[in-house]
Amino acid sequence: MKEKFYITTPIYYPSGAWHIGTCYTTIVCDALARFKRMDGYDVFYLTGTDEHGQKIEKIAAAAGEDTKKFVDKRVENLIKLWKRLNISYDKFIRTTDEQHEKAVQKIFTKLYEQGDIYKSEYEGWYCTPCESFWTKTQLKDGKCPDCGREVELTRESSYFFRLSKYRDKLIDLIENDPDFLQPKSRRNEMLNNFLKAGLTDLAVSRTSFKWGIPVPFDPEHVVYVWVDALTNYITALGYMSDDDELFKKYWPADLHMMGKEIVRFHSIIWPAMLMALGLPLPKKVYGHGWLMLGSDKISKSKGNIVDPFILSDRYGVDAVRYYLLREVPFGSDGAYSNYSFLSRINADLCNSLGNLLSRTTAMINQYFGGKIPAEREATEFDAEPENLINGLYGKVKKYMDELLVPEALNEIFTLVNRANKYIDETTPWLLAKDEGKKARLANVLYHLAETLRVAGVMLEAFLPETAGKILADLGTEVCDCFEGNVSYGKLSGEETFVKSAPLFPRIDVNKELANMEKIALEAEKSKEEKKEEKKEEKFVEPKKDEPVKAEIGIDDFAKIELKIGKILTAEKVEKSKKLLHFTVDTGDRVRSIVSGVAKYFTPEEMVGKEVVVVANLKPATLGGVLSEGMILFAENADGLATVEPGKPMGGGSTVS
RNA sequence: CGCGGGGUGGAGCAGUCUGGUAGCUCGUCGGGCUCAUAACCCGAAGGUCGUGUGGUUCAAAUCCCGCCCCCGCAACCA
Repeated sequence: MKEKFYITTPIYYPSGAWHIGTCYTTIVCDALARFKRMDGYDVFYLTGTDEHGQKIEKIAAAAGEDTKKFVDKRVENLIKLWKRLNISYDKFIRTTDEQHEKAVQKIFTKLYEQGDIYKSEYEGWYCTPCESFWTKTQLKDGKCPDCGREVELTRESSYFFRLSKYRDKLIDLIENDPDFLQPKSRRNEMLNNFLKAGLTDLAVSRTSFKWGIPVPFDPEHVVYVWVDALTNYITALGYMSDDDELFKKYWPADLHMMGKEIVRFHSIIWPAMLMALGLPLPKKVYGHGWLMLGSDKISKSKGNIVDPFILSDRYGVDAVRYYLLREVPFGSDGAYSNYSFLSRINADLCNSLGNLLSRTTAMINQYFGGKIPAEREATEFDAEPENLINGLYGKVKKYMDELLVPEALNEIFTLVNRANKYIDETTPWLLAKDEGKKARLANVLYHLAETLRVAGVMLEAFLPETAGKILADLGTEVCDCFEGNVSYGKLSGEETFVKSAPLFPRIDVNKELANMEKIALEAEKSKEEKKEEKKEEKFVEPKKDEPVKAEIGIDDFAKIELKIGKILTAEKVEKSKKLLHFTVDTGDRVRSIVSGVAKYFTPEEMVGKEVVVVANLKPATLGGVLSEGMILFAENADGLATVEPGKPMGGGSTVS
C-alpha cells in the first residue's frame, strides 16, 4: 500500500491577468507533486480558483458581463496556462462547482447548529479591493491599513464564527508542533501579532452582495470568503458529498503551500474551522516568499517581462520552470529581472546541461555510430562520477523533503558539471585516435551517458519536457519511479544515441535584453490600445487596478466642498520622501496642506498654481505637519498632473 | 522612533541562531583543450564583511550598544 501525499496550492482569485508570480506556487507544488509520485507516494495535487465575492461581482458588472461567464473566461485562461506549464494537478476545483457549493452549505449549517456560528450585527469599514472589513482602531488615517484606499462604513447583520473559542488550542498548536507552520519566522509572526493579541469572532456571511453561496437557512445572506474558500481543500475531496472516498483517503493534507500574505488565514482561521468540524488538521502550512519585481514603475521602465505566456513561448516552458524553481530562495523573497533570467538559462541549461548532452551524443555517434560497445575498460577517473551518480537521489530527496527546491536542483547540476570535468580528465578525443584504447573510450562514454540518464530521471519532476528529450536522445525513456532507475549502470548498451537539436539554444544576453525591452513595450502598448478601444465601446471601463466605487446620490456629492486654492508656498516635509507642504489661499483663509507628491513635483514648480482643493476634509497630521484639506491630482500610469482651472479664477472660487 | 527586510570582493547571494583560517554562482583577466551550443576544463586578481579606531572575548561578519545608509509597504495579492 502506497503512502499518500496530499498537496495544495491556494485557490486563485480570477479578477486580473495571470502573471509570473501567479505561477510560482503552482510550479513549486508541481515539482513537489511529481517528485513524490516518482518517490513512490500516492499523490493528490489540488489547485483551483476562488470565484465569489463583491469584487468579482462589481468588475463583471462594470464590464457589462454576466458574472459566471466572466469568471468562466478567466478560469479557462488559467487552465490554459497550467497546461502550457505542464502542471500535473489531479483536480482543479472552482468554488462555483455545484459539489463545492452544496458542501459549503452543509458545513455552514452544521457549524450553525452546533453553535460555532451565530447571528449578530456587524459594523465596520469595508475595503472593496481587499475584501476586508476593519474595525475603527485598525484603520490607518481613516483608510484601509492594507492598501491605503478609501473605506466605506457598513453595518449589516451577519453570521459569526466563534474563532475566539479556539485561541488557546491554536496557540498550543503553533507553539508545540514545529512542523505545522513553516518557515519559523512565520510562526513568531502569527503568535506575536495575532494569537497573543487575542482573536475576535469572524464574520462569515454578507448581505452587501449576492455573488456567493446563499446561507441555506437565511437566503438574504451569502457565505463569505472564509467558509467558502478555505473549505475547498476538503470539498474537493468530496467531504459532505455522496462520494467521500477521496476525502477518507487523502485528508488531512500533507502540505498547504502558499504565499506569505495568506499564511494567517491558513494557520489560524482554517485550523479553527477544522477543529470545529472535528476534523484532523493539515500536517504542514508553508508560507513561501514572494517574487519581487521591484517597484512597478521601475520594472516597466526596465522592460522586465513578467507575462508567463510570452516567456514560455520565447524561451520554453522549462526555462520558466527552471528559473522560478532555481532562483527564488524558498523561504524568503527573490527578485525577478530579465538579466538574471537569461543568465540563469544560459549558464545552467545551455552551457552545462545542454552542451553535455550535445557533446556526449555527438561522440557516441562519431566514434561508435550511435551505440556504446559492450567491451569497456575502466579508467582511473571513474570513481568520483560513479559515487556522485549513486549519491544523487539521496541528496535530492533530502532537500525536497525539506522543501529546499533550489538546493535540490543544485545537486543535480553538480553532477552535470562534474561530468564536464570528467571529459577533460579522460580526453576521449585522444582515446579515439588510438585503436587500442577503444574499450577505455567506450567506458568513458558509458559513464557520460549514465550521468545524463540519472540526471534526466532526477529532472523529470522539475523539467518534464527537457527530461523527456534527454532520455530520448539516450535511446531510453522517462520512468515513473526512482526505484531501480537512479543508480549507476542501468543502460544496457543496446540503446541508440541520437544527436538532436540543442536542448536550449544559447542566448546572446545583451542582444536579447534589448529584444525583451521591445517586447515589453509593445505588450504594454497593445494593452493600452485595448483599453482605449473598450473605453469607447462601453463608456465605462473600470481601471484595472482601481476599485470600482459604488454609485452615490447628488446629496452625497454635495457633502464635498471643493474650492480653487492658490498655492503660496511649497516646501519638502523634512524626514519624508513623499510629502510636500503647501500653504494655499482658499479665499476664506490660508491653509496648510500636505500632499504625498514629492516624487512627481518640485516645490518650485508648484508655487503660484491654482488647484482644486477639498476644503471640508477633516484635518490630519501628515509627517508631523497639519494638513487642512486635500489638493486634487489626476493620476495615470505615468504619474500625476495638477488639476487646474482653465483660466485664472483666484483662490476661493467654488468648484461644483 | 509606523511596520518589515537589508548593507559581505564588479553583480547576485551563503555564512550570523550554535563566535575560531571569508564561501558560492555570474562577470573580469590569464592559460589549456577541440568532443561540444565561441561551449568545456584549470588558474588568478578582487573583500580591514555599512560605520564607531565602541563593548564582551584568548578570538567577532557572527554576541551587546550607538550611529549612518538602502529597499518595500505592492502589482488583484502567489
